[in-house]
Amino acid sequence: MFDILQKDKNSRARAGVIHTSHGTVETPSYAIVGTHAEVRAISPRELLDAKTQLVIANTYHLWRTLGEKLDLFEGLHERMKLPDTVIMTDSGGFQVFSFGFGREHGVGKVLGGEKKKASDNLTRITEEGVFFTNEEGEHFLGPKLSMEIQKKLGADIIFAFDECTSPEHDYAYQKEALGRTHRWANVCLKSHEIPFSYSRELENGKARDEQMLYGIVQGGMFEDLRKESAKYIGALPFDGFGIGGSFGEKKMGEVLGWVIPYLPEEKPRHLLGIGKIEDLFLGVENGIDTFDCVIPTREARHGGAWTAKGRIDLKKNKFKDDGEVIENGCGCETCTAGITRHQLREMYKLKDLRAGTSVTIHNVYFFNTLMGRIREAIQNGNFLEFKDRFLSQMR
RNA sequence: GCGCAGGUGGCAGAGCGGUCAAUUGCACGAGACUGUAAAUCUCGCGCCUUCGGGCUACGAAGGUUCGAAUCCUUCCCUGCGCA
Repeated sequence: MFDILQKDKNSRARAGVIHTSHGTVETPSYAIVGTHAEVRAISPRELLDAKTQLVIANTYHLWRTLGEKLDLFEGLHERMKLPDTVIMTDSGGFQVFSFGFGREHGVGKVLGGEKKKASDNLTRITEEGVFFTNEEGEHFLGPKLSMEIQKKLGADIIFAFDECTSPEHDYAYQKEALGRTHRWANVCLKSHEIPFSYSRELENGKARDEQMLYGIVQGGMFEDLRKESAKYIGALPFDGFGIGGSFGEKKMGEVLGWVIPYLPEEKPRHLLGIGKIEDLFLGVENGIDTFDCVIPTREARHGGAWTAKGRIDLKKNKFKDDGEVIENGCGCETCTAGITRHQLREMYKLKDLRAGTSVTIHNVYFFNTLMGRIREAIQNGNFLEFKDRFLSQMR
């Protein structure tokens, strides 16, 4: 269930609350990524101390890892030791891209970065779903199975299985893939209505926990396809909506502008896989309620720490004698403990995993706190001023 | 003192007549990272360059050869063994 508390007068931004069986999320909010049912490098305690309200795990990876054990899975809240935290699962639709055309085209979902070397496409996409190839052979994941797995995983918010496309796909392909994603959306909805058959819960005689199902809008960077998709998906009885697929670095705002007006105002909207600071402001301004992105956690392990002035790379020589904490005045455990930049640099150099832990704690806190300030600004009616002020202080 | 094994770019360690400014790893430096095959990956790493190339280099000095890090001689140094 989603309540909107405040709408911004000068933009599409809104502040709200998502209620689930395992707690609430204040929106706008940032989902911290815990692909394999754990947020890398930090403990559940540290995750919560860093003000996390929302976490996202991954259907494809858990399915591959758990295998047979999926039927005995205790549920994500128990597994992740987060009984009162809202958890999402991505459907596996992103892996269609990351194992498929993402490799073949050597690109990420946001066009504009560095291109990698092209490699083998490990997917084969059919009308019913997708064949993924790995060392063990070929395995099939489609909308129906994704829904079944997500029910067993037991997240509060689950996503329809979609085909995430590459930013390099042309119009014809995007259109073709969009048709599939739309047909799969219906399969997902239908599957979601079927009574939950998770044996453990039936034995206990408990009603299954509510799962909100989000549909996903695709369409690449093409205006008519994006609008068509938003119209189509937006009209289906989903509990919320994800906006997925490929973006141009400079086109994200434009794409959101095409899509959002067709999505029901009263339902929550999630921007899939997006999470740089500028993108968060852009998303919120255009009416996005939740985000998820690996940036805070992945970059922390690679040396990147976020501050109000932007990202700093703690591995760099210039921090060799820097006795400051990552960010002065920051309330995260790492900064309040007084761990300095040069100490962190030293830890990275020594491959001491505590560097990644310390900086993950900081980054997660940073992004969660930023979302808190955005919510506050919306509530106070000065979101756009806050946005301008915040972005102008970044280098 | 004798015998043996060695001395290669910041380090370790390949190469053993031309395709060697020299494999590789580490260290170092720069850059990536947006629904996590990522605690990962890419690039650079003698000096100079108009990016074609030029110069100085494999302990030192001589020599053989069209050509030497690679072969020979002497010297210096290191490790191990024997005295």
